[in-house]
Amino acid sequence: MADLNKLLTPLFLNEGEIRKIIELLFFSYRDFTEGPDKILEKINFGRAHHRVIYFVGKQKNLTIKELLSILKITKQSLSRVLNQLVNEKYIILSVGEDKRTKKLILSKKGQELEKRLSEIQIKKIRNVLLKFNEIDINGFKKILYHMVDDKNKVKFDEINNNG
Amino acid sequence: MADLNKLLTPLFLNEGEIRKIIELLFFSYRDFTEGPDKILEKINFGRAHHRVIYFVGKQKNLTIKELLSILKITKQSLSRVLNQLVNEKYIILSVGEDKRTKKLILSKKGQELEKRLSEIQIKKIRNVLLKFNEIDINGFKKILYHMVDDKNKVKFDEINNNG
DNA sequence: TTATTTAGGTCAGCCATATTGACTTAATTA
DNA sequence: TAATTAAGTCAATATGGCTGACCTAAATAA
Repeated sequence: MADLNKLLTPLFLNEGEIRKIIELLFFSYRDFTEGPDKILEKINFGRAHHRVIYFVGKQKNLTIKELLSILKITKQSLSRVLNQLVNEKYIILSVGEDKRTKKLILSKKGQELEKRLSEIQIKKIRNVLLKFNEIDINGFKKILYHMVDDKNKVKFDEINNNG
Repeated sequence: MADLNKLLTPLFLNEGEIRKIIELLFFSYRDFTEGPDKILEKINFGRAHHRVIYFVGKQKNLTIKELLSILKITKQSLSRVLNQLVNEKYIILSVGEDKRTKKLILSKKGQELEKRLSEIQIKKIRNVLLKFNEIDINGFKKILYHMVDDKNKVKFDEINNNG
């Protein structure tokens, strides 16, 4: 059984090769978040704050509900992080047209922090991609997209106006 | 300045495209860890336990020191997780040739859990890769590898005998 | 041979990020 | 008017990290 499976599996799909990908995902994700994490630590913030700042910066006038649906955490979890960001004036709240909702936008201070954090990751990715041709990059992007669950592909398309 | 930069940046390297990759990394990594996390929760373990089980399973007779150098956490952090795994007989400790060191191996129980957890991730990746050709897959693997910091590339090569 | 370094262990306390459950208020919609 | 929705809050709990201090035993260097 095991041997038959090995015979039928193309080399690039065998367990050993896939385990390498598992490890690369672990190592690369850890290295990917390291830069912003260090900056955040200095101002007593964490990765959760970066996520909030990132998506609020991306989508102006995001509501709490929409933000929760992207982050997929409970509102109690979001609450602490968001309150800190609002109290320290990185994020400004205003009432939406539907007066039950609130709109979130980055202040100037928030935009500056967002830029500082994301720039590290953008540069890191750009430096990597510069070493490769468009064929490789397309393979990377396509496969990464398909690694996302269907429900979250929809969410990704939504926030990138690919819907 | 900004305009000049945009003119000089190929379309696939512009900020918007790179931000999509940032988001895909976030979404895909979250979905990637979700399956094992659910199983681990039932037995009161977490992702940290999976990591330990994974690397102990990968590298027979791993020492504590080597494990720490892969995980890059403090020994105090590892301690709780590892003690639980040893107490509940997923991992067996033995004294190394250098009697200061300890060798870690998975018990049968540990191997079974490791398989159950990793199989989810392996299947997920295999199902994705099956939709793509070798050119795309190579692009994906190469770029993922380059996303890892140099020091950790060495670590990756070490544990995969590419050194 | 003694001194130092290394591998591993442990105690205590702290912080960040997440969870569940219960409950409230105000606004909108059926 | 009743039900639903968006947002907020209080409390308790779990996980996974961290720092600092300190210990033992074994190996290695001076």
